Amino acid sequence: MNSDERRQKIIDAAITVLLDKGVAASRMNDFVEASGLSKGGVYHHFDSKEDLLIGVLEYFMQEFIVIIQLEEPPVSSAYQQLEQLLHAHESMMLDLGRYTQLFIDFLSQSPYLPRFQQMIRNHYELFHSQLVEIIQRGIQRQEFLPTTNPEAIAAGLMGVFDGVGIALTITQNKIEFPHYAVESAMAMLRGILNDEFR
Amino acid sequence: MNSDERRQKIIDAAITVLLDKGVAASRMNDFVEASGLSKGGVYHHFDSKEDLLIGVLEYFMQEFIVIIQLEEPPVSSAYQQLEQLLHAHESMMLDLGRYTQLFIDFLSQSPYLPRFQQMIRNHYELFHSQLVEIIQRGIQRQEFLPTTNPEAIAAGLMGVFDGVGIALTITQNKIEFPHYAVESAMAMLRGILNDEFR
Amino acid sequence: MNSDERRQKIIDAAITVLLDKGVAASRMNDFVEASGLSKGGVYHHFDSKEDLLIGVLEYFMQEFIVIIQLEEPPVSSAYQQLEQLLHAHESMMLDLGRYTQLFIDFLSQSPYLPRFQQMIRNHYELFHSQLVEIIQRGIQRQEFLPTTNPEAIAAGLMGVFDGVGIALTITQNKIEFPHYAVESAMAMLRGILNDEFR
Amino acid sequence: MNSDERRQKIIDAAITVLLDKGVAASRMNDFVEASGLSKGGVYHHFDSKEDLLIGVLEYFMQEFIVIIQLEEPPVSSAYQQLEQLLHAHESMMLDLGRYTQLFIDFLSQSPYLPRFQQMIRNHYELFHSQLVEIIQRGIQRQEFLPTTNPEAIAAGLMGVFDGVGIALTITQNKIEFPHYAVESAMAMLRGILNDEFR
DNA sequence: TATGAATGAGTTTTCATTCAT
DNA sequence: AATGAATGAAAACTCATTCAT
Repeated sequence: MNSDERRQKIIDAAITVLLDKGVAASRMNDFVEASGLSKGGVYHHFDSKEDLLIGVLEYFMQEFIVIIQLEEPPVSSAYQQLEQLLHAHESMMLDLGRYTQLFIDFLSQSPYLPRFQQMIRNHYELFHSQLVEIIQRGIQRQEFLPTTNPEAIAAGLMGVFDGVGIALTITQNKIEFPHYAVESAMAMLRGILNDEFR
Repeated sequence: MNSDERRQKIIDAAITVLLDKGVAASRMNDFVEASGLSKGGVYHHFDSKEDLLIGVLEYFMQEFIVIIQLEEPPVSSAYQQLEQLLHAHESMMLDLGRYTQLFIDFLSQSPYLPRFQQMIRNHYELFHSQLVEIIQRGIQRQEFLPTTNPEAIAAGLMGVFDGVGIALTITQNKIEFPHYAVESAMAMLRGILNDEFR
Repeated sequence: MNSDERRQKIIDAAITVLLDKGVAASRMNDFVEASGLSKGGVYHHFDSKEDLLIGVLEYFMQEFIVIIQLEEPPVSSAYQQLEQLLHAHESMMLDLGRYTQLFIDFLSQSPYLPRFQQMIRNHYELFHSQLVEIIQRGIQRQEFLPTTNPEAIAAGLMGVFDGVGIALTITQNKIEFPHYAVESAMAMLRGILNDEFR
Repeated sequence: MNSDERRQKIIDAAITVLLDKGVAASRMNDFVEASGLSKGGVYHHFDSKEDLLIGVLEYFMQEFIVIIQLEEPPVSSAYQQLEQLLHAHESMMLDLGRYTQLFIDFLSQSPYLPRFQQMIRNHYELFHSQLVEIIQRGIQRQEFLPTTNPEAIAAGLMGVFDGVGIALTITQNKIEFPHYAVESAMAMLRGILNDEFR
């Protein structure tokens, strides 16, 4: 097993620990045990605990980005493009549903870990600006009402998914919630549709 | 100062610490110093750090509940009632905006602290069921489309606020976001309005 | 309730705590709670925790002494006198069996609490010298073998009771043990009897 | 130094502390200092103070068992076998005399520490049943009176040693006491001897 | 590369005692 | 006499990190 593979093994092991105990309660020892390596072994691959967590976060973001970017190039209709994006997001939630808690955890830690902060902010702003762009195109194409505030709707769409992700960690009604996110996001989109498109 | 007053003083002091450092980075010592009491003094009122955090959370929820319940009795229009609720929620976000990170922190800890979990779950479910009820009334009054899924829209409305709250901790565009939450929530409501009410 | 009565109430309450938790694990708070008074109330009657424990110990010793001294004046036969003493001791064990653990506890603490040490030593030596005297009388009266070492047998008789008391706290066969103590102590006495008295 | 050796070194160091200060007054810090390691170093080998104390107790019992089991296989005479056992016990008391207080301490803690309780109980019952067996053999061989209660005498013999051990911690007459234990235990045995064997 | 014993500053918690009321 | 909030030194334990092997 080469160094990169070993690194990934450690990250995988760390994720199982993080899912089980949460970021705040996970100890370096837990990662070490789960990895099957020794303490020194893990430290050989990651200089510190924060480094390992960054590794996990990077792996997540990259997985997430892959999913989002699997989308085909802009279709003509902004509405349809958004609809596709939302469904892609739903699939991801269903696949990675267990990971929502982890996202929240990282988020919660981020104000005190500048490197987290920056990564998450970049990621958020990238996604937000993509959505803004699509919505603006929809307004130009007169699919959406001219009074639409693209920034607000973009924030709202992202919020629905993040917020429902949170709800997912609170209630036990796990199965329905990803679909609720799409359903209410779709309602939001209908709410900005020009009458002729309804 | 009687015991209840002292308890509240300690909670108040703890909140200033938590807002400054976050849950994960706050030490019992910090709470002690902020309270102006001695270590034993704080422990006299709270059996453990977790106990104090529960106290803070309880205080939050109760403050929050008060705000929600200040709402006047159901007006005839479900749409208008929801609109009022959303605006109340926005005000709260503006007032308590500094507390959002703290909410997220608590949320993040909740899966591993059963007492948190239960409190937050109760709170979530109470709010969710109130929203469902109003939406159902709207459907009966034919304000809302008969195809509307009240559970989904309720989850979506809550999600928008929670999700935008999260965004608030990520980006620096703090001022606009609470309004974005209302704006996109209103779009969602318009998306379920019967045509004759638009 | 006058001061002495209150003092005794506190001691009684302390005993129930000590029996439940043991000396080492009993806290001043436990005594306070059990007493029904406040912290200051207890401290008004006892200057310190050690003082209260001394109070308990004094009460015990005095109870114990009373039992021992209930014995009638020396009968002619040393053997019979010892037999009576042993039976009295057995009754006490049956009555105060639950207290054996407490004795051991105090004993265990005694090397580090000079005042305990002295009280227990005095008590032990008093009892030991009484036994030595009786045994010596038995030797003079030729009831006991002239080779008998009174010091050793006195230590042995006391040891049987203390040792069986210990066993009582270890095993669960609680009922038989006090009788075992008498039975084996009687065997010891028979072992020093002159043949003509057997 | 491997892990087992280090563990034993820590136990040895702890014993010197315990002998000096007693169980109740010994602090983890004392064990740490005596061990020459750091706090974390000791905790690496023992999960808690209780764990370390259990380690000490285990070591004791095992040392003790070794001594008992050094005995040669049953000689024909039950009386002589018991006599040998008592003398072995006496030697142990002389060798380990300093440890008696420690035994009492452990005993004193045992009702509140289930793991202690169980170890001590097992040990007691093992020793007791061995004695019962030998005494029963003596009855069958008509060395001992047929009216002898083996359970009682076994409890008595053990009691003498435990009880005299206690006395040892109370008085200062340290040198004589182990011999007193044998002497009075021998008297007890003579007390159950059949006349023809006296 | 890998091991795992060891470090030690930092953290939570305890608890006998005091003292203003 | 009695209250109980408050003290603060001391206790147990944690855990990211280092380093000799």
